[in-house]
This record gives sequence, structure tokens and C-alpha cells, in this order.
Amino acid sequence: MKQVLVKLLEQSIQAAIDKGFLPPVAPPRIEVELTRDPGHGDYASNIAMILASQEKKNPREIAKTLLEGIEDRDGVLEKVEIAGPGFLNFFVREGGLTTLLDAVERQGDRYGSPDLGKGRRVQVEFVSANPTGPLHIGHARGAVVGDVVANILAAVGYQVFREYYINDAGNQMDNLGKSVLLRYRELLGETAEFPEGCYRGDYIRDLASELLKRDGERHLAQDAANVVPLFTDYAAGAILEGIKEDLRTFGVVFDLYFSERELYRDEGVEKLLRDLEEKGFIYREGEALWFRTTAFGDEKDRVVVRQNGAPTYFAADIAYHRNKFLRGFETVIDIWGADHHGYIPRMSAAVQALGHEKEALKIILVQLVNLLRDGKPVAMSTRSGEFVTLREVVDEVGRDAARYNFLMRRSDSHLDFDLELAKRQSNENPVYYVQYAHARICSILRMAAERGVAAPAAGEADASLLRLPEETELIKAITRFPEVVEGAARTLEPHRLTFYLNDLAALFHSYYKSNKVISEDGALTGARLFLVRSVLTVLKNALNMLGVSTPEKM
RNA sequence: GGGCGAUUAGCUCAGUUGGAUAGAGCGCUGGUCUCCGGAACCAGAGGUCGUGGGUUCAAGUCCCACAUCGCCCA
Repeated sequence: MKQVLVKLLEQSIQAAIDKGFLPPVAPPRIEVELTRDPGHGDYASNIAMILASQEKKNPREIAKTLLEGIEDRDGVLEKVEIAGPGFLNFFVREGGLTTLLDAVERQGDRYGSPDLGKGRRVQVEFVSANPTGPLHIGHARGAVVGDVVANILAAVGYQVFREYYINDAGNQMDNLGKSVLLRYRELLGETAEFPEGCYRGDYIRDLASELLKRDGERHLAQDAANVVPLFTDYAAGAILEGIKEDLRTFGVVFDLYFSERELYRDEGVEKLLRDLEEKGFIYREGEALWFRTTAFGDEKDRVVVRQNGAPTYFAADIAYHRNKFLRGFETVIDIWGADHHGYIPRMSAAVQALGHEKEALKIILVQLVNLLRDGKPVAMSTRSGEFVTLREVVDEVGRDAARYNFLMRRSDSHLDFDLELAKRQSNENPVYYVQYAHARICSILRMAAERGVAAPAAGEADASLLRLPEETELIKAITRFPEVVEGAARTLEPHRLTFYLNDLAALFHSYYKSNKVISEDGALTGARLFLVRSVLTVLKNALNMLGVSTPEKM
């Protein structure tokens, strides 16, 4: 329908040019949008105002000419009006919009997934928490945002690869091993002072006692320097397994856990440095090696190899990104905590220095989560071991509520997460509102089946019977879905889906309240079942993208 | 001191490349149930979109300055 109107406008503009009313310029991109206000018709275009500003003419006058030039040979339009500063408002003939529902029926679970990606390969890297402790609530938001961004991109035709970067080569890992060793000795009667940087959570003690059980006391006699690596490996391995398990429970599954150590094993960092040096981006100052990130707009150059000869975290990170592109990804998406925003210019510089477009790296910043219980903040600190883990949150509020709540804000804005609110099964909790709409429609379809009224197949229903304003609104909302998905994919903003879902569910609940789907009128019942099933399809497709379940009963 | 981001209803926040009378949820006030699921619906109150300039047919949206807050860096 939209394309039809665009076509009509194109022809009208051409006619105006032929008549000499408009100069023969390349016409701008014509925008036709579904209206929000029924008083503005079904579709509207601002093309007259665009042309007016180009040609320095009165917009309403241009609109008038365009209006007269529209030749609606197929009779799809009831009328066209000029409104406000020069909008063209299109009123579609009664029942004319209902053909839009055929697309839903035809495409089923593919509806709302336009093929934008054409199979291009995208990698999404997220969570990437150091395996020094269980994931906590702060990681949960990044996990969901990454997962859903990946889902959306996959839905619109990209080939998506999900990856977790394990930062397991730094001295934080040493601290982890030392921490476990200290607890191990403590279990054997030694008293220990915990130095700065060590981890004190209960899980450290658990790991120590597991190791004691497995290996006995034999590590006690040895020199600390000799046994720390063993403790580190054991602890990191066990913690990582726990992280994977927690993520699975949360519905997040990665294609690959990529270890930072791999980069050193395959000389990835050395290769990177040679690569950059050949391109002239590396210089020596003092004993350190510097990377000329200022060549790409960073505010100052960055050290990649320290005076002591050790590569920096940044160097490993560049090597990792080089590795990503070598594996053939066209676009690489990183999801970071918002406190890392200062890191963006240098990473962007690195990617460009490696010869890629700036746009090949996209970074999504995820803001901190304020965890609340009944409106009061819950104190957390990783060091002291006081934090609410991802696992605890999922166990307490459930996977669906947790995921949905993390998607209700733009990812770069702060989010209050209230445990009690997320648990409540009431109108304060939006996830149920949307799922309830889904369950209700399932219930209607069950009821219809029980009464022997089959929901009509495509083409069988006379959708032109759907003439109520509420029905038109529902159809428009359904029609908007592919555009919403496209917008969410383009901007990498999953929250657009939750807002859309709330709108759609509200329209449905309202419609349901004041209209009977199943009635004595067989033809009308068929048409309404058809409509309601379209709503169901959209709800299901959208919730699937969010990784939230679609219960048929609640 | 420099950089980035934010400032929209009592609270938490949306506002799609500048479009028509700025929206939603919660909270508040008052209503709806002989009917397919009340985890629902309807109505109402509530706004100088931080302040002041600028750009244009049109600014919450773009530009400049300032204020406040947050984060990063020195």
C-alpha cells in the first residue's frame, strides 16, 4: 500500500514537472508514513514541504498541485486531503488496509524479518567478563542486550556469530590463583592476610575446598610461586564453567568462548605489532612502543608495549579485533559497559589502522544497573564478595521478567531494576501484560476450535469486514512491525521492540474488551479470528527475538 | 582543567534520518464485570521538553553559550 502511494506521488510530481510547475529536478526521496492520528487519514506524506523548501514556494500550493495530479486509477483511495502546513493525508478506501494482513498470514514466523543482511557476516562480542567470579547483575544487562541484538540481526538476514572474550592473561588471574591458595592454606590451619586485589567471595573458599578434596594437602609444602598457576587454572576453569551454565539458564548461548591466551599462543600480538609497524603506526619513545592512534582522531597516542617489554591490555585487544576481521566478519559489534566509553576512540583508531572502515566496528554502551529491592538500593561490591549474582536474579524473578526488564530502556541510559517489582504478577510488570495478550489470543483460538469454528486460512477470511476504528488501528500496528524491526536492527536498539510490544498489547486488550471475536455472525467471526491470529503471530515473532517465552496459558 | 553523555508529567522513561494538539508505564482521582481469561478495560488531573540565543515554512529533535548531574582522562 505504501509503495502504491509513493508511486502515485512520483507520477504526480512528474506531471507537475511536465507542466512546468516544478523545475526538472531530481525528486527527493518520497516519504509516506502510517499516521498515528486517525484524523490525519491512514497515510501521510510531507513531500510538499520538502519540495517547498527546495523550491522556495508555498508548501500548501505545492500540495494542491500534487493533489490534483494524483490519478488513482485502481481506486484504492477514499480521499486525499491537505492539512496543516502542507501534509498530504491519504484516506484509504474502507477495508483497503486489510490486504496488509495477507502478508502476515503468508510469511508466518518470517513476518517482520525483512532480509537486510543478505547473509553478511556479523560478530557480536558481549559479556566478556573476567573469569574471576560468577556473573552478577551488572553483567546480566549486557548479556541480554547482546543476545537480543544478535537475535534481531539474525532475524533480518545477517549471519551472526556470538562470542565471549575471556580476559585470562592478566594479573587479575594471578590474584585469583593467589586468593584460592590463601583460602586453601586457611583450610589447613594457616591464617592469612588478604592483600589488595585479592578476591574474598565465598566461592573462593568453595574452590579451595574442592581443590583440597581433589589433591589433598600436597600443595601446602610447595613454594607459592610454583603452585599459583595450578590454582589459577583450576579456579578460572571452574568459574568459567559456572558462567557458561548461568548464561545458558538465562537463555544466552555463545558460539565461541575466545581465550586471550590464544592470542599469545599463536603470536597474534607479535603479528599485530609487526603489521602496525609496517604501516608506520608504531614508534618507540623511551623504552616503550607507542601506537599512533592520534592519526585517527584519538586525543593522544597509546602505549602498546610497556618499558618492561610486556604488551598492554590494549595491544591484546587490538590483536583480538584483528583476529576477528581475519576470520571474515564484515562488521564487528562490541558491547561494553558505559564506563569504558573513553576507550572507543583508540579502538576505533586501531580498527582503521588495520585498514577497515570506521563503520566496521560498532560499539554499544550499556549503562549500569541500579539494583533495588522495594525501592531501596541493594549494596554490591565485587571485591568484598557482596553482590547479587545473575543466577540469583534469574532464580528469583524468572528468566522472562529479568530479560524483559533489561530491555525496557535504551541501553545507554541508567536502569533501575527492582527485584520485588520484577517478581510481581501485576500490571506493574510489563512482561506479563504482553504475555497475557498472547495467552488470551491462544485462549480465543482454543475456544473457537472447541465450538467448531476454524480460524480461516489465508484468503478465506473476508478481512474487509474489519471496519471498526480499533481494527484499523490494530492493522496499522501490525503493519508497522517490520519497520520497527528494521529500525531496531539499523540502530542496534532492542528496546524499540519492548515499546512496540506494549503498544500492540494495549491495542489488543482494548479491542478485546469492547468487541467479541467469536459471535453468531460467522463471516465476521472468521475475519476477526484472522485479525487476532495476525496479532498473535507478531507477538510471537517479537517475543522470540527478545528471548522471552510465549505461554499459551498463564 | 580536557573529553563524552545526560537534563521531557509527582516517579521511571520513550519520542524512529526536524513535521500536525509532546507520549507510555507506575502513582493519584473516579468509573467498567449477566460477555471469548479482571495479570484486563475506560475517563480525568498532571508539561514554559534545564536556561538563553540562533538556523527555517516547521525545533523536544540541528548549531552556539551557560547551569546542574554522571562517567572517563590528566
